[in-house]
This record gives sequence, C-alpha cells and structure tokens, in this order.
Amino acid sequence: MAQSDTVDRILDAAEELFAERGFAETSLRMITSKAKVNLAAVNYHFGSKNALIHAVFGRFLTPFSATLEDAFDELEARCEGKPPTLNQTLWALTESAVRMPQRNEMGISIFMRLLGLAYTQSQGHLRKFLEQEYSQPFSRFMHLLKEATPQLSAVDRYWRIQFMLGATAFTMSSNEALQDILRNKLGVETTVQEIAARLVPFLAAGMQAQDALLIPSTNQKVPVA
Amino acid sequence: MAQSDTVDRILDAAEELFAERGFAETSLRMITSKAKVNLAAVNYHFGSKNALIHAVFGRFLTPFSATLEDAFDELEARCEGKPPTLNQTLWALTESAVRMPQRNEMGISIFMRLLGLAYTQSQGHLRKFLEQEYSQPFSRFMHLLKEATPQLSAVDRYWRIQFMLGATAFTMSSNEALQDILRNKLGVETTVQEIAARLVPFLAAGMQAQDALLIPSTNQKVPVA
DNA sequence: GTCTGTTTGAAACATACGTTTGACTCACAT
DNA sequence: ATGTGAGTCAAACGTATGTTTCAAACAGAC
Repeated sequence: MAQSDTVDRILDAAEELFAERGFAETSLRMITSKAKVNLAAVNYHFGSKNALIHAVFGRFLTPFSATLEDAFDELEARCEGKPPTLNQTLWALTESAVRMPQRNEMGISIFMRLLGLAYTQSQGHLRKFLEQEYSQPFSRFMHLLKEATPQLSAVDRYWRIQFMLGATAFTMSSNEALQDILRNKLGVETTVQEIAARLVPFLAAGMQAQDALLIPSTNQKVPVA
Repeated sequence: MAQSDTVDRILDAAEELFAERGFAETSLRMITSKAKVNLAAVNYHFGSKNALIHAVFGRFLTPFSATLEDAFDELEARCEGKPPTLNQTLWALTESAVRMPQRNEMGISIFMRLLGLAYTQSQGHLRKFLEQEYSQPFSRFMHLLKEATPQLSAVDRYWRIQFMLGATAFTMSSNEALQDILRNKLGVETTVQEIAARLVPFLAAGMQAQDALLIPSTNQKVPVA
C-alpha cells in the first residue's frame, strides 16, 4: 500500500475493543493484534494509550459536534425567535446522532457505550479532555433545555438532566442492548433509531413530570423533580 | 484484639475503593494497605479477588433482598388483592434501599455506584453471581411492574425498565453525584433520599408516557415507549 | 543510485498485578 | 507445658502491562 492506514486500523480496533471491554481492561496488545499492526505503532502514532483513547473519541465527536451545531442552527431558524420545545430539542440531538456518517452499521451504539464508559469509569483524563474540547455544543444544548423547561428550578433541571443522560447512556451502553443490536444487524428488530424513538418520549415525559410529592414513609414534603 | 476483624476491614476498604475506582482499576495492594492488613489476607480469607468482589455485594444484597421481600409483602397486604400502583411499587423499592441499616451515612449511594459498575463493566463473573443469588426479589419486582403498567406492551415495558434502571444506576453511580453526596455529608443538600424523591416521579412519568410518535425526519410512525 | 525522513519490526525494559509460599505468632484445649 | 490450628507476615513467583529502543524497510526528492 502506498499510504499507511495503520492509524485508522488502530482506531477501528481500539474503538471496538474499548466498547466491548472498557478502557483499562483493553490492552495495547489486544488492540494491535486485532488491528494487525505492530505493538509499538500505538506509541509511535499516538504517544500513549491515553492519547489513543482521546483520538478514538475525537474521531467521532469532532464531526458530530459540527453536525449538532448545524441541527441546532436549523432548529432555531425554524422557530423564528420562539424557544424550541423540549421534544424538538431532544429530537435534534438524537437525529444528529443517528444521521452521522458511520463506518459501520452500529457506529452510534458503539459510541454511546464509549460515552457511558467515559462517564462511569474513573478516567479523569478523558473527562477533562471531553470538557475542554467539546464544551460549546454541550452548553448550547443545556441552554436549549433551559428555555424548553422554564417551569423547572435550576436544581430540579440539573437532576433531571442527570436522569436523562443516565437513561440514555446506560441503555445504549449496556451489553444487553448492544448485543441485541449486534444480533439483529439486519435491522429487523432493535435499531438504534427505534431505541431512540422509544427513549425520547420517555425522557420528555420524565422531564416534564409534576412537581412536589410526599415521601410516603416520613410524610415530609419534598421538592421533587 | 481477641477476635480478628480483618475480614470486615478488607470488605470496608474494598467497598469504598471499588466504588471510587471500579473493579479492575482497584488492586489488592490498594485494598490491603487501606485496610491496614497484609496483602495475603485477601487470598487467605476470600480465595481470590473475584470472590472478594462477590463478598462485597453479598454483604449488602443479602439483607437488602430480605428487607425488600418484606416491603413487597407489606405492600401487597395493604392493597388487598388489587395490584399496587407504579408509584407504590417504586417507593417500596427506594424505601427499602434507604432504610437499610448502614455502616456509614452514604452506604446506599456507594452501593448504587457498585451496582452501576457491575452492569457497566464487563465483569461476567459478577453478573452471573448476582443473577444466581438474587433472582427471586428481582423477578418479583418485575412482576409488580407488569401489573402496575398493564397498558404497556411487553417490549415497551422492557425498554422503559431499561431506561429506569439506567437513570437510577447512572445517577447514583456518577462520580459527580457521589462526590456531591460525599461533600455534603451532613445532609444539608443532596441526600440519597432527596435524589430518590426527585428520581421516582421522573421514572413514573416516563414509564407512563404517551404512546406512538412521529419520527420527525422520516415521518414514519413508530411504536414509541 | 543515493540520500533523508518517516514508518515498521522484534525484542527488551521497568513496573504492577494476582497469587503462592513457608516461616512465624499466639490463643486455647489438652 | 505443650501441641494444634487459625491467622499474619515478608518475600517471592509468574504473568501481563505500557513504554522504549534500535535496526531494518520503505517512500519520495535529488
């Protein structure tokens, strides 16, 4: 081959293995042997294992955040000054994810699992990297959410966003779901689109749940969701 | 000391470190030095690192599943034949968790994070262990959920349960939430009870969201949550 | 062809891991 | 007092990890 595709082969193998097994549990030797590449290539091309992890995320996230910005632009233009609704905002996000050009049929689900792992595993360096690199589309999404749920207090909204993120990342990242998706590659049963179509109404309903509830045991009134 | 408390010291240290860092990322040397115990003590008392992980879960889950069964018994007795509502069922679960006798002030949140990690990290042995040991209260909870949401199809219910589990495990297991809780040990702001009080209405609302929705981009009608 | 900078290759590096070993301590029953 | 068995300890074991090294292979410019 005239041009080296070593870098891409490493990224492909790493993405898949990280999604299957987590970061710490995946060794460079697994990655390089799956990629059919010399062990030293990772440190040569990326510098370190952590930098490779960053590169895996960057390869997906950089085009995705551009797509997302466009989707938000279009949404805001369509709404002509009025703030977009919660459903519109959530759909803009999921559609951007689903429409991303993918290397294989289940690119988003693999990447969703990676995002879930990034949040869950104590990879401090990864969190810092993601916050530094992609703070802009993230805070823009947060702003849209705020305008779409003006009835919520800041602290309620904070927690409900946590819940949404959890339901999404966890579902997409659970091995069961992933393997369901992989099993039915041909799209007959559970595509990522279909999961998203089930998830968005769930999230929207939860986000707009009624306020205040009695905790049964203590009969204390608590500001709730 | 007359009686050895080595076993408990190891369990305490392991529980905390696993919750902070995950299973693979926590070495036996960290655990034994935190517990101020000899390195060999883990293999002497538990047999292996995996068996130690099982013991950490068993110490919490065994009394918890008993508490949970009692709560379900009481709930069903209170309902006199009628199936308990969704809110009642969810509250029975969270109350059992919250009321568990705890070794320290944030026992449940630590354990919730462990459960989330168990689901997320690819610890096959752990999943098998949990399924074998605690299948009964789990399937009983599932049955209650089914009776509380008769309007849902089985597949809708399956996915929404995934979403609930995700929102719960992820929230409780995210480092931010955990550290928020740890920071405010004295309970002024974010206790586990308060998070649960915010979470349950969110989950109940999502679980009972309306059916069917148009996917904006394709204009295809999709059975949705 | 020869030179030059980039990329690969096999091997070794130092370090950390889970586990095992065998000598030692010590309470306690005999 | 003495033997026994459970528990502790420091040290070592074998293995796996991320990283480094340095020679060989290769591409393109001259």
